[in-house]
Amino acid sequence: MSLYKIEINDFFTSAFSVDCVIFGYEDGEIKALLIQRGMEPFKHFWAIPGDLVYPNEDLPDAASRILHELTGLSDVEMHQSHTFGSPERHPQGRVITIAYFALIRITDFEIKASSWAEKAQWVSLNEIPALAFDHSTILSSTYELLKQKLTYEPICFELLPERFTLNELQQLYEYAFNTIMDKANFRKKIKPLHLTPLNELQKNVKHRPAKLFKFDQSEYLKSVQENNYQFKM
Amino acid sequence: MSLYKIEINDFFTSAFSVDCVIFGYEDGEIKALLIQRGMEPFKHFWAIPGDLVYPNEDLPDAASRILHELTGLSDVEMHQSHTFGSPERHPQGRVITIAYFALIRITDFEIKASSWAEKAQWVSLNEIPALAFDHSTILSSTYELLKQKLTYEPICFELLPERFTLNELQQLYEYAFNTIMDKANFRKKIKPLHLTPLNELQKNVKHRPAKLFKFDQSEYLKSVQENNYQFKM
DNA sequence: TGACTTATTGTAAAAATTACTATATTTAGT
DNA sequence: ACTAAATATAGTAATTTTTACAATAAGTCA
Repeated sequence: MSLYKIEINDFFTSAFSVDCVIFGYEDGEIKALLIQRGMEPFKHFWAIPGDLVYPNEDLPDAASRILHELTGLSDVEMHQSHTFGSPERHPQGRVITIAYFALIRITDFEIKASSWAEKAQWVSLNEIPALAFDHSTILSSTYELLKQKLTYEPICFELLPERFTLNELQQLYEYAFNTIMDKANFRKKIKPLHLTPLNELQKNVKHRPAKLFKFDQSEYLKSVQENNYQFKM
Repeated sequence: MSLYKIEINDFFTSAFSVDCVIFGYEDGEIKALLIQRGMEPFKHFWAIPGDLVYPNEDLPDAASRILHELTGLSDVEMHQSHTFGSPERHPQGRVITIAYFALIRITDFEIKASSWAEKAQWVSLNEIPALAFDHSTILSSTYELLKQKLTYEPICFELLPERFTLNELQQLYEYAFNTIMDKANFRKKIKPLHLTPLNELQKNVKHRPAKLFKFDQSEYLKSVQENNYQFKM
């Protein structure tokens, strides 16, 4: 990989990276997995995990690689966000970065150490510190994109546990759209998703437990096909 | 700019380009401005206009430059589309391309010759030939994005002549969404846009001429602010 | 068991959308 | 100048969707 070395040494001229915004949902809040950089530039700054793209690596593969290094997760769908390419965005040269985002279940894995990260940590979107490079912009515009997608694609289930209550689902939307919704009307709205009710109830709550549901992706895709259905929140 | 030369000569390793999908509207059809390539690779193939990005050039500026070279137009808003970076997409090396699109009024300018284009021509989206590189994919996914944007942003006016009839506006939507709409109901739907009626009628039609309207962008933005209004087609 | 809390279901009012009708205005032909 | 044809424009009623609110059911905890 000597050609690759040329790109990152002192006289590199241009390179491209991917930055991977990893969203999770915990304690009623959407969070992003941030890392603390272990090297210059912006050493010790918090940042979105990212890396240069290998010479023969496809872009979504690079994003998946970063996710895998931090979380051990594979086979997670990567959504392309925007591309950022201002000539001044990287102090050491011209680096264009393609942002991706992934939605994952926080409880499904352990955060791993990584070569380029001193630390990695979930941070609530309300508490994001100053970030390295233009990562604040990348994060906020990617979150806007996520919110947009939530309105016309049922991707919220990638954030929730596999089995969830209808209230948990509603609370996720309420958080993202910063609104409160009527419980009864919300349930009417998600009727067409045909959520599968399970023979199982919520545990450890000090009131009547709610029924658990799961989302059947293949069932959903079938109804999209057959009924020419378009999800809309 | 010797560093730039290195990138495009025989042993270049990676580079980035922008491809600029230029949409226009004519004879009731949306068209794309395509060029016929004047050099290898894919010499003589039809393609989306594009070019490598200069070392100190921002991405939207590169897209604007391409638009300007072909049309002479400046100050046209550039919308970022997706980024395409498969390692195999360019036969001579690794070239990642960021797609942009612009909406313009076909009648507003003359197509100019250009250094990298033998020919340039408007092509109806129904009649797109095989294109160079992965440009067929770029064009179709960018058109999907345009259609998406048409549903929640009033950008159709960038395609129509400055003064237009309500029927022309409706026909543009009908074409893009491949539906037919009720004339009376369509007019109710666009009421919140506060289109400005002009003291001027359609010319050269052999029936009662329709009134011409124009779209007042600043008026629209004001009502977005004040009434927390969200356009929705 | 009974008080309490939340889940779940139902119903009526309000708003938005849709389908359809009626009228007005201009062109073109006699 | 008058009439027929074509289309612009406006209005109205039926339908559907959304919203607000109320009622009932089913668990927990003391």
